[in-house]
Amino acid sequence: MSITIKDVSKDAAVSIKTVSRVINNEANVADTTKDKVLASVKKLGFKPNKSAQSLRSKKSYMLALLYDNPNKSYLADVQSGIFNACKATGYNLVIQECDYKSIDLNAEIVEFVQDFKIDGLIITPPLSDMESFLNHLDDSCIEYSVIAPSIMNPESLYVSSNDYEASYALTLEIIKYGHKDIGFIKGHPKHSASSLRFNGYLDAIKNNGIPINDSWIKQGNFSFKSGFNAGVEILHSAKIPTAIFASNDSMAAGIMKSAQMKGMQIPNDLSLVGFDDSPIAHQLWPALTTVKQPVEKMAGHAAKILMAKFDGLVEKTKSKDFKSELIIRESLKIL
Amino acid sequence: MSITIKDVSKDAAVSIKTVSRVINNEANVADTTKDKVLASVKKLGFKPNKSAQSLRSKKSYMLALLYDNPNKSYLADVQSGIFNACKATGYNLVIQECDYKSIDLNAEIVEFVQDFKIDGLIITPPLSDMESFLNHLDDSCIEYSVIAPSIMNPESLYVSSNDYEASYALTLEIIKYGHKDIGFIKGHPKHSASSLRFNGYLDAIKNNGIPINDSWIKQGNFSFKSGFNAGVEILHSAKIPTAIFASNDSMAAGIMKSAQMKGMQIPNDLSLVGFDDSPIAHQLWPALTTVKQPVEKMAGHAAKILMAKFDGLVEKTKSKDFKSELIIRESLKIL
DNA sequence: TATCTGATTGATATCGTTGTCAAAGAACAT
DNA sequence: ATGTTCTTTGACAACGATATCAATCAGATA
Repeated sequence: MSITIKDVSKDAAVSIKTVSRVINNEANVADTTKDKVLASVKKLGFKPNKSAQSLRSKKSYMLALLYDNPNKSYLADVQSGIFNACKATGYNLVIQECDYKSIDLNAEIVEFVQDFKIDGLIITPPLSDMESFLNHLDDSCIEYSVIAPSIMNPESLYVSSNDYEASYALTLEIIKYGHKDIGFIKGHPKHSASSLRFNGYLDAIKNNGIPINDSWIKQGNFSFKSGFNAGVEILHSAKIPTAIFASNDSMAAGIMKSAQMKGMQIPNDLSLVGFDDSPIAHQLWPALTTVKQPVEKMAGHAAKILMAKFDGLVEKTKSKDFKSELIIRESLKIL
Repeated sequence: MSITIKDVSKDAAVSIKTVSRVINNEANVADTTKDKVLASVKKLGFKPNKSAQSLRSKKSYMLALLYDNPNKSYLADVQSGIFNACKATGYNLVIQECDYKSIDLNAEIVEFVQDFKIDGLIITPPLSDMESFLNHLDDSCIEYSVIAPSIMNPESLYVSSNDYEASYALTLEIIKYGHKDIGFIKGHPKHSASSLRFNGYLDAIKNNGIPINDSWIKQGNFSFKSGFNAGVEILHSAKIPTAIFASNDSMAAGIMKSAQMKGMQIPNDLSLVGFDDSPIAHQLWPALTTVKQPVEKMAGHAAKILMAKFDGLVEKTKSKDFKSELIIRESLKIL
C-alpha cells in the first residue's frame, strides 16, 4: 500500500541499505548511485516510515516544549515559533506542562523523556532558571535548549534577549518624559528576566541621581492579579508616584484597572509602562508603552539549534541574543 | 537497556504473545495468567515501546488538533483540554495550523494525516463548519471529532455548546436591565457560532417586541480590531444604542476602547456585553458581562470520544452538548 | 471411551527501517 | 603480479511490538 524503502531499492536496482544511506545523507555513496536513488525516491514519492526509523535508530523525531507558565499569549508565541522550525525539518512537537515546584520534577521529566523517547527539550522560564534541574538533565544525558536562561553557559544551547538593556532604556525614556517618582512592580521571583528588568530600572534610576523609594517597589509574579494588588497598595499610600513601570503587560493592565477603579485617569494622573507587548497592551485604552520581544523568533531559534545538534551541526547555528524594541504608546505622558 | 515485552515474558514464564494480549486487554486470557503477567509488568516497570507498536499496528497514537483561529486564549484552552485527555490514555497531541481558505486544504490535510500516520483529527471552527471538507475526510477514511459543528450529525463525533440559548438568555438579561436600543456585533461569518449567537439575540429582541435597528448591527470577525471598527462606526452614528452585545469578548474590548477614546464612560454612557469569558473580560475596567463556555472540557471530551472510537467504545462516551454560564459583571448597567 | 468444541497459549513471521560486517572493486605502492 | 588500503555495496540481523495460525488443554457430547 505505502511505498517502502524496498520498492525504491527495486526501482533503483540497488540494495535497501544503499537507499537508506542516501536518504540519511551518509558518506561514501557514489554520486551516480545517489542520483539514481534520489530519482526513484522522487518518482515513487517515497517517504520514510517514522515509526520504523525511530524503532531502529532510537530517535523519535520529537521535541518537547516544557513549560510552567500560564501566560497564554507567551506560550502561544513560543509554540508557534517552535512549530514553524519543526515543520521544516520533519520533527514533531509535543507539549508538556509541568510544575516547577514539584519535588519530583527531575524524576518526572526524565521519565517523560524516556517513555516517549523525546529527542530533546525546549525549556522556558522559570524552569530555565533552575540550575539543579538543568544539571540533572545533563547528568541524564538529555539534550535541551533553553529560552532566556539566567546563566548563559557558552557550552549549552540557549537563546536570550537583552532584558537588562531594554529595561534600562525604557526607564531612561520615562525619566526623559520628566518623571522622577517612578514605581516598579517586579516579576516572578524565579524568572531571571525579573531581576534583569529590575536591575535595568534600578541602574537607570541611580545613574540619573534619582532617590529610590522602597514603598513604590512591589513584588509581583507576572500575573494580572499580582499587578492589580500591587496597584491597589501603591495607589493607597500617602504619596503616589507619577509613573509605574510594571515588569510585564499583564501586571500593567492590573495596575491600570486598579487606578481606574479609584477614578484615576491614565496617563493624566499616572503614567504606566509594561513589558512584552502582549496583545492586551494595545487593546487597552490608553494603550501601553512597552517593550516588544521577538518571542516567536527566539523560540524558533531555540528549536533550530537543538535539532542542529542532533545532526552534529552545532557550529553553524549557535546560541544567540535577540534584541528587543521600545514601543511608545499613550500610557506614558510628559510630566 | 530498556525493559521489553521479552523480559516480561521471561519473568512471567509465558510467551511474548500472551504478554501482548494482556497489555492490549484482549479477550481469552486466563485470569491467573493475566495476573501473573500484570505482576511482572509492574515489577519490571515495563512500558510498551510506542515506535514498535505503531510500526506493527499501523497506529501512531497521535491525535492532531487542526485549527485556523488566531485567538490565542481559545486555542490554549482547547489544547489544554485535549492534552489532559491524552495524558490519561498515552496518546500524543500534534498541533497543525492550516488555512481554511486554501484551495488545496483537502489534499494537504490528507497528506499530513498519511505522512504522520495520525490516528485522528480534532477539528475546530471554522474548519468544523466546512461540510465539503468533512465529507472529504469521510471519503478518505480519516477519523475525526468536531468542536462546535454547524450540523450535528448524530453519526459523527462532536461536542457543542448551547450558543443560541446562551445568547438568547444574555439578550434577555440586557432587556431586563431596561435596555431597548441594543446593538449587535456579529462574529466571523464562517463560524457557525456566529449565526447561533446572532439568532439568539434576534429572537430575544423580537419576542420582546423591540424593533430592530439595522444600523446598530455590524459584521465583525471575532478580532479586537473588527470590534474596534464596529464600535467607531456605531458610536459616530446619529443615534447610538444604550447597549451593545458583541459576539465575543475581544470585540467587546474593541468597542470599549473605541468608546473610551470618544470620552464615553462604560457603563454609564453605554452598556456592553461580550461572550466567551476570555481573560480580557475581567482584566478590563469595567469588567465585561459575558458568557462562559467550558471550552477546555469540551475539547477534552472531543478527544475522549475520538480515542474511544479507536477502541470501539463509541457507545459509552457519546457526543455531548455542553452548557454555558452567564457571568454578570460591571459593564452592563440598569438603565 | 472417543470425539468434538471452545478457550487458552505459543512459535514464528512480520512491520519498515538502520546497524554490522564482510565482500567486491578501484587505486596505488611495492 | 602481488599486496595494501580505501571506497562502495549488499546480505542479513536487529529493533520491539502485533498478527497468524496451529497446538494444547478443558470440559461437553455422543
